[in-house]
Amino acid sequence: MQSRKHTPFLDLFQIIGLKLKKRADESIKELGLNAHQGKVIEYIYENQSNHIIQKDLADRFHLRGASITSMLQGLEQKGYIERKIPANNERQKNIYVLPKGIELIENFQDSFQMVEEDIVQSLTDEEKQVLKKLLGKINERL
Amino acid sequence: MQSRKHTPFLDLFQIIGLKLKKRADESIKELGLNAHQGKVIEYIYENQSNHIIQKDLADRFHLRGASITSMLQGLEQKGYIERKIPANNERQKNIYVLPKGIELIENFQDSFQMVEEDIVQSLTDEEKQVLKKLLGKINERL
DNA sequence: GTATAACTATTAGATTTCTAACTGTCAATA
DNA sequence: TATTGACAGTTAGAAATCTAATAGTTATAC
Repeated sequence: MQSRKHTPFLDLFQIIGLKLKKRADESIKELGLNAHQGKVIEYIYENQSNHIIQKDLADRFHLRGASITSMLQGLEQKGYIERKIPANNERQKNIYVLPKGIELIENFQDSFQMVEEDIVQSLTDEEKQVLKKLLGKINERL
Repeated sequence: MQSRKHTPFLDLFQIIGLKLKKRADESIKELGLNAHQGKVIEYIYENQSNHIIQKDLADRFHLRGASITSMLQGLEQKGYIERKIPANNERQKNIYVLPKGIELIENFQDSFQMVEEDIVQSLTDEEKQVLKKLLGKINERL
């Protein structure tokens, strides 16, 4: 079976992804949410002026609509966000971060920053530039 | 809030990881398992001569022992693997791939190969070398 | 040699995500 | 304008992972 074990990129992305998820989850665990929820609420905050809807989040984070529903119900119950049906389309729900959520974001951004630095700690500035370019290219085409 | 949105590497790895998971899952869905299970059974096959135990898998794939127990119970029930308590240590269980599992591996390796090629389709050979080196370095230190 | 600690795996129950089926709303077309 | 299809979100139930507690085995220390 000569073809075995020829997916080094798939394997590396899988393992690095798992390590990062573990580390990022750990870093904001004390706030009562996981890294994914943190990234979603951060994204909502940055884009709420564009009146994003749940489907936008599903597309951006590669989750199913049902998963977004479930996650946002949780964040809403905890008082971090609110969902409002816009006047012009009753199918949709626009999502906004509440003050309690903004406070939360400020609390975990430093944690994410530390994970970010862990990732590239062993790279030179030039290597960082190259890597960012290559990852960007891969992400675009994938 | 000038510090916002300064985790490009964390974000890129998260998004690329989600895209790859989705694509790899899709590619072997018809075989009745997900990409993660596929990678685990592949790893068992490559390392069974070293008499690996469940804890080795937990370490390699960054999963909890309980998750490995659950996954292997499923693979065992489907007849893909077997678990044997070694004579010298009754706490442990060595894991081996059964013929039905080997057949399975051969079936999904081509699928994984196609995902692998999707990842680097837009890169030159030189860029692939550079990327592999950088990812390897990150993975080592993380 | 016995008591204690460390190790390996399992179970129970919670959380998160998924698929499939569904409701309600809007758009297209005939 | 009435019907049909597309769209956005929700629900119910399944699957995978997690944490915490537990059982049994082996290693360590006194």
